[in-house]
Amino acid sequence: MKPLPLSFHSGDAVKVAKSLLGMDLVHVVRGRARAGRIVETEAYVGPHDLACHSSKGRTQRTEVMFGPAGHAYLFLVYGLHLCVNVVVGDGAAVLIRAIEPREGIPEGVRTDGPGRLTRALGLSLSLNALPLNQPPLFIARGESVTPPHITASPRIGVDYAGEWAQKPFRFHDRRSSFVSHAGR
DNA sequence: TTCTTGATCGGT
DNA sequence: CCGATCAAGAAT
Repeated sequence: MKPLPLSFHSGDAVKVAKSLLGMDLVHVVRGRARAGRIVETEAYVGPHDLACHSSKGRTQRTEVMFGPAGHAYLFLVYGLHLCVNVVVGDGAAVLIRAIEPREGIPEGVRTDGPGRLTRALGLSLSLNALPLNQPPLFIARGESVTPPHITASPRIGVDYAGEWAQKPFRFHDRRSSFVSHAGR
């Protein structure tokens, strides 16, 4: 399970969002890996994207989104749920919305949904801004040989973003049954 | 300093 | 449909 180089995550957010499908997200806790295959992502394309947090400008929270590609951007929504993103660069990032359990996740624990997968992997806000090319948190090429069948649709929960809410920036592997419920 | 608002989820 | 629950940003 070898981490992808940081350069894998740089470039166009839509492209990175698609290419992350099929990759493994890995969290190492006390020497044990918890991992899942990424099956659903959303692209937040930059400061001009009104659904993107960086559209509020550079703040303490969004600073990491303007940093180098391949770093983690984690934030708390609704005071309850953590979301993980891969920074693409220039204020853009890719939200990971669902994974298929691969290793170290107990049977029956749900991983379909941004808040559920972060809980299943045991992520915390302290992982914010860490590079995703080494433990404790990294992304590796998935072992699956079969490529994902990619379907695009509008992003979820961003109705406030006007016309940006309609853009087909959500991507999922339609072969997977672990895609988040909203909009399957 | 206080006020408002969520890139959600689980239970009615 | 509704309420939980809290960090960050905006307003004061």
